Amino acid sequence: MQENYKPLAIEQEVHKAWEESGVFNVAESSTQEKYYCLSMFPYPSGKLHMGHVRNYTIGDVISRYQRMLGKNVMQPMGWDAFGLPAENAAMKHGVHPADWTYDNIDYMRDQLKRLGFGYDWSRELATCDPSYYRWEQWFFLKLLEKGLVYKKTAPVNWCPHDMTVLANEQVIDGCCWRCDTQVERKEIAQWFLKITAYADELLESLETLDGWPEQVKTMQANWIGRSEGVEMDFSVPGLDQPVRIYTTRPDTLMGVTYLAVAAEHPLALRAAEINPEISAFIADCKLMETSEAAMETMEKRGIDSGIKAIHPITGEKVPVWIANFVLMGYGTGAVMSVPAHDQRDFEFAKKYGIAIKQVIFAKDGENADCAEQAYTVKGVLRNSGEFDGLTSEQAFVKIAEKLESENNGQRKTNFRLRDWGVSRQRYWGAPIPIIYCDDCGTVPVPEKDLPVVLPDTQINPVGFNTTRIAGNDDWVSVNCPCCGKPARRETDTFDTFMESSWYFARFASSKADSMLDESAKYWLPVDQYIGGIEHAILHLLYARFYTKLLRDEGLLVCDEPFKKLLTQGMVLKDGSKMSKSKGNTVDPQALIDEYGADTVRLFIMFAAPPEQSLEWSDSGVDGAFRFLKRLWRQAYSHVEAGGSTQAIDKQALTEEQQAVRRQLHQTIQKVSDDLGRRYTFNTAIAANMELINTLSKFTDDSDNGKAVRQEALEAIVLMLSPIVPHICHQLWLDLGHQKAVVSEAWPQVDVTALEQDTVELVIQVNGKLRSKISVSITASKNEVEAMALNDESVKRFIEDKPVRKVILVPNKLVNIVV
RNA sequence: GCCUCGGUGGCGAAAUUGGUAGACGCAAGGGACUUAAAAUCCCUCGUUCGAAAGGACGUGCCGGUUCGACUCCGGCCCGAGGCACCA
Repeated sequence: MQENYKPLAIEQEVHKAWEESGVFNVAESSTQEKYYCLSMFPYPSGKLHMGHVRNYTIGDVISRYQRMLGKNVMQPMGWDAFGLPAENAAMKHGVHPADWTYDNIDYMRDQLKRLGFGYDWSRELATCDPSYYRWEQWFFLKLLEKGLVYKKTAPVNWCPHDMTVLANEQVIDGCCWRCDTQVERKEIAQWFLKITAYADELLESLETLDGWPEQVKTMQANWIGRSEGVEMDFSVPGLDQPVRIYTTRPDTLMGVTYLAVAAEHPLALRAAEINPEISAFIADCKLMETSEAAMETMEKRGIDSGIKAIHPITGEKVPVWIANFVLMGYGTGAVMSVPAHDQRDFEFAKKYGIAIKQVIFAKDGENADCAEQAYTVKGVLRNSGEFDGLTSEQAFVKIAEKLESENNGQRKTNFRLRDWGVSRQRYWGAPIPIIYCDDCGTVPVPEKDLPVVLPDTQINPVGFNTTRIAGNDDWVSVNCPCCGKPARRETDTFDTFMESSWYFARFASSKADSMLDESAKYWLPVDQYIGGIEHAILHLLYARFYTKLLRDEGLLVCDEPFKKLLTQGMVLKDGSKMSKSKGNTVDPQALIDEYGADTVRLFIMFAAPPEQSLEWSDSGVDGAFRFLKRLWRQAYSHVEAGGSTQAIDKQALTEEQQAVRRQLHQTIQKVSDDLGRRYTFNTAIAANMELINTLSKFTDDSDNGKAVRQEALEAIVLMLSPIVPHICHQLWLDLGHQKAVVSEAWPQVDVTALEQDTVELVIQVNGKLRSKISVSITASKNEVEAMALNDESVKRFIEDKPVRKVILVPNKLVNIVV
C-alpha cells in the first residue's frame, strides 16, 4: 500500500476502472427494484459553479447509497442548452450561440467526469439538439389538436430604441439594460398552454406528494391560488357591454365606491377618445414593467374616466376609474373597489378623494373604524340595506344568490394561476412549428416536416429576433402546407421551460424513435429529484403539468413526475446567491486541481445540511483534506502491521474492544439513517470522524484488536464511499478486497454489539442540569428516583425544600421539581 | 407589495418526537517533534464571577404555554429565495 494519500493519481485510475466496467450504464431489470435519481440538469453557462458541485454531489451520494442497497439505479445527465446567456455571449463575443453552447458543454462534461459522478453517460442529451426538440414540437401540435393551446395577446417589456423585447432580467430600474431607454409595456400576440385546465388537479395532487417539503407544496398551492368568489356585471348606461368583475369578498359589495379598470380596457379607450388628459394618462401607463414585483411596488395612480357604472344591487351610479395597477391580461381587466375593506383601495381613495363607506363591523361589537386604514377582516354587515346584521359568511351566500336570481352574476371558483405563455421573441430556442398563411390562417407544420430546425443565422448586436425576421427570408418564407401558396413561419421560439418540463422522461427513453417509449413507463416517476429551491414554483409546476399532459396522451402512466424532492439551499458568497451575473462565484476547478475531487465533495457535503443555504468560505477545505489523510494513515498503519483476515472472537472481547464495536455499530445505524432517510450528510460525516478519532486512540495490537480495527476500517470505507468514492475505492482494495467498493453492499448493524448494561442519566432540579448518574438498564423507576434524590450535588440544590414532583424520562433524564 | 424559508460561540454547524445547548470541523492560542520549515501529534477555546470546586447568564428581540423551550404559540426586527421573459 502507498504510504501517502495521492488523490490526483488515484482519482484518474478509479475513473478508468469505472469507465471500463461500465458500472453506471443501466438497463431495465425485472429482478432488481429500480431507483431513478435525478439532479436538475445544468444550463451550460461556461463552467461549473459551487451550486452545481453541491447539487450533483448530493445526487451522487444518494445514488451510490441506493446502489449499495442493491437497487437498479439510473442517474443521467444532460444539458438545458437553450437560453438567453448564449445570445448575450454571441452579441458580446461574436460567436455563434450554438458554438458557445457546445464548447461549454464539452468543458463542463469534463468537469463532471473529473468530480467522479456516477452518471449513465449513454443517455446524455442537449435540449438544443433537433432530435430532442422535435418531440417538443410534435407534442405542442398534439396539444393544439386537443384544444390545450391557444393564441392571445399578452404584455411584454419593449425597448422602443432597440426595437426588441426584453426579459424581466434585462430591465434595470424600468430601463433597458443596453441603452437605458425607458421600457414600455406592449401587447403582442403569443401562444399559451392551458395550464389552468389542470389547476384543480395540480392543486389536489399536491396532497399525494409525501416526499416533498411542506414549504414547496405550500408555495405551489399559494401560486395556484384557488379562491371562491362571485363574478358580476356592472352595467354602463348607453353601452351594450357591462363591466365584468370578480371578487372574493361579495359581502363588501355594498361598500363599493368605485370601479377600477386597466388602461387597455374598452371603457378606458372609449373615455380616451373624447378626453386628451385620459389619453395621456393611458399612454403614460404603458411606461411600465410587466413583472409583478415592479407593479406591486410602483406608485398607484389613476384617473376618473367620467363614466358611471350601475351598482347591481343598489342601482346607484359608481364612478369608473382607470388605474395603472389593474392589468388587462389578468382576470377581466376590471375590479370593484371597496376602500373601507381593502388596503390598496383605501390608499387609492384617500389619494383621490373618493368616498370610503364602511359596511363590515367587528362581530364582537368592538368597533374598528376605517379612519387610518382599511378594516380587512370579516365581520357583521351594516349600512347594507337588506343585508344588515348578516355575518360576512352569510352575506356571501345571500348576495351571491340575489345576483344569480337577477342574472347579474354567479358564484365562481377562480385561480390565481394564469395560462402559460410559451412564446419568446428570441433566436436561441426551439422554433414554434406553426405556419401563417393569408388564406388558410394558422397552420400547424405537418408531422412529416418535423423537426422545424432552427436556422443558422448571423449575429446582430441588438437582438436576434429582428435579424431572424429581416435577414432569413429563406427560412421564414415557406409554402403553405394546405394550399401551397407562399406563407410565413412563426419566428418566435419556445420558453426554455418547455424543454425542462419533460427531459426527465426523455432520459428514460433517450434513444427512442418517438417522444417516449415503454422504458419511460419503467423508470418513471423519478424516485428522488434534487435541485435548487429557486425552482420551487415555476419549473416544478410546469414539470408536474407536463407529466399530466403526457399521461393523458398515453405516454406515461404516473400522475406526478417526482416522488421525492430535495430542494438544496443556495451557495452564497458575501451573503447573496453565487451567480455569474453578480460576479461572486468561486471556481471549483482550482480546488479540484489542488486537493482532488474527494476533498471538494467531502467539504461541500460537510459544510451544511443540503436544504440549508451554504455560505462559502475557502478555509475548511483544508480540514476536509486533513481528514482524508488521517483516514489514509489509519488504514496504512493497519495494513502495514499485517492487517487482519480472521473473524472477531465475540466471546473474548475486552471492554475497550466492546466499546469500539458499540460505537462502530451505532455509527452504522446513524449513518444509514442520515443517508437513507434524513439526508443529513454533514452529520453522517461527523459520525465517521468521531469513529476515526476513537480508532486513532485504540492501540490494541492483539489478534482480536486487529480484527476489530479491520471491521471498523472496512465499515468506514463502505460508509464514506458514496461521499468520497475514489479514496474509498483504493482503500477497499488495500484492505484486502478484490471486488470494487462501488459494487459492495452497505454494512449491516450487529445488534448484539449495541447492547449495554448501564445507561447515563441526566439529573435536573427544576429543569436545570445538576448531575449525571450511571444506572443499570434493568433498574426500576423507584430505584432510579432514589438514586437521583440521594446524589450529593442534587441534595445541595434541593436543601430542605419539599419535593413536589419527580419526572422520569426513561434512559434519558430525571427532573426533580421542588 | 405578496408568498415561502431562515437567524445558535470568532466562523461553518450539532441537538432527529418538547428533555444534557455548542457534537464534528475551521480559525486562534499554547506545547511536543525537527538544525529549520512543512507535515503530524497533544492541550485550551460561548460570556462572566471565582485561586479552584463551582455558580450565574446565554440559541435575533419582546411576551406566552410547560416540571422543562433552539424546538410549540402570539407580536416584532433583520436576512435570503420566488413573483410568471434569468435558469
